[in-house]
Amino acid sequence: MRLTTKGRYAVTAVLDLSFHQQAGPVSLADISERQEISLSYLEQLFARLRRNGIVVSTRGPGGGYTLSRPAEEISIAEIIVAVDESYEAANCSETGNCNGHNQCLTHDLWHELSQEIHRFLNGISLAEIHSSQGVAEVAERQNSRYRPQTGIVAPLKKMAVEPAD
Amino acid sequence: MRLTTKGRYAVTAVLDLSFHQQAGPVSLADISERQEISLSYLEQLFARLRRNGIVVSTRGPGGGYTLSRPAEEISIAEIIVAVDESYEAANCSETGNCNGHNQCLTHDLWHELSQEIHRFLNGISLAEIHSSQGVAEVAERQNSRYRPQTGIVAPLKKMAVEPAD
DNA sequence: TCAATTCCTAGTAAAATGGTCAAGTATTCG
DNA sequence: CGAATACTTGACCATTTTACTAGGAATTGA
Repeated sequence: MRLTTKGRYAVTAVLDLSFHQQAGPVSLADISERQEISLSYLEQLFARLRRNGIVVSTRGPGGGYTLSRPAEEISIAEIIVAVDESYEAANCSETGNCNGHNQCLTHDLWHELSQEIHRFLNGISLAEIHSSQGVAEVAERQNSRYRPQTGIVAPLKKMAVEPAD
Repeated sequence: MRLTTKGRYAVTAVLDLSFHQQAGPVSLADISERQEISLSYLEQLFARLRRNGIVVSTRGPGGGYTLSRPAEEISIAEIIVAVDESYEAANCSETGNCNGHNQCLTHDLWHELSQEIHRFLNGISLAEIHSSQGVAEVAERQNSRYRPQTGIVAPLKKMAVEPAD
């Protein structure tokens, strides 16, 4: 599992979608304007999100995208993985310099780590972020074009992790 | 916090170092050969690792690198951050498209997430990986040039995370 | 039919990644 | 001292990824 800006864009966009879909499908043009992500980039991202069953599309006028499931059932991990595609098996074990002999000290480590992070992000649903205090404030700001208060945000609640001491 | 192959390379290299330093400083040439990472790329990585106080260098014949501290006190997060450098503040809040008005829905989310992952990786020390069953096996294989068993590895112990349900 | 919208393909500039090359500087063994 | 070893620095490069542009096709509501 990689963590890059691409996944971040995707999460932003889907989160925006989850905030606005109650009034029907949300067009990418709207998301593009609100989040300042280029339309065509959104098209790329949403093509993958659609192929991965995270969103469904409605064509024609008034069309757009809708979450395929309730926000409670969509995790951050899912979104990031959908948008990244490839890579998972590409780095080791099959291709590359690690196929069959003494290589790749951290192969297993990385795999475990990757899974752990995946598990972590899988435990956070869109709905949880949606209901997070700070995000809601920002979202409202984006609706009503207010000036921001510089206040910092309440941390997400469900994200507590027991650090190994 | 980003997770890319660069950080992975760095962790691999430092882990290799931790396995071999008891006989004195380890040269990058050795690590390069064992881990099949190009010498010059290692030089880049170790320059940053040194600047960040993770390793110390010894010059002259028989020189090389050594961990600056016991492996118990070096976390995976530290290594990855050292090698990544930049980025932390670069994406939002100061530069970019998010400076002062209604932008960046996931800014706070990402920050929290990032910190959470950081906290997680910070809870895993080199020493823990060192003593992890599977990694030790692979390391031994790399020393003695055995053929690998395809067996999968015991998961790291301290990495348990309470998934938000 | 018309316009809104998704869908698809192709291309592309800029950045990041992963790595090479070359010319150093320090250190220390002999 | 001299040479070998090893780190240091900086320029450079190929490839991939990122983020975006352009253009058009398909679909559908009004």
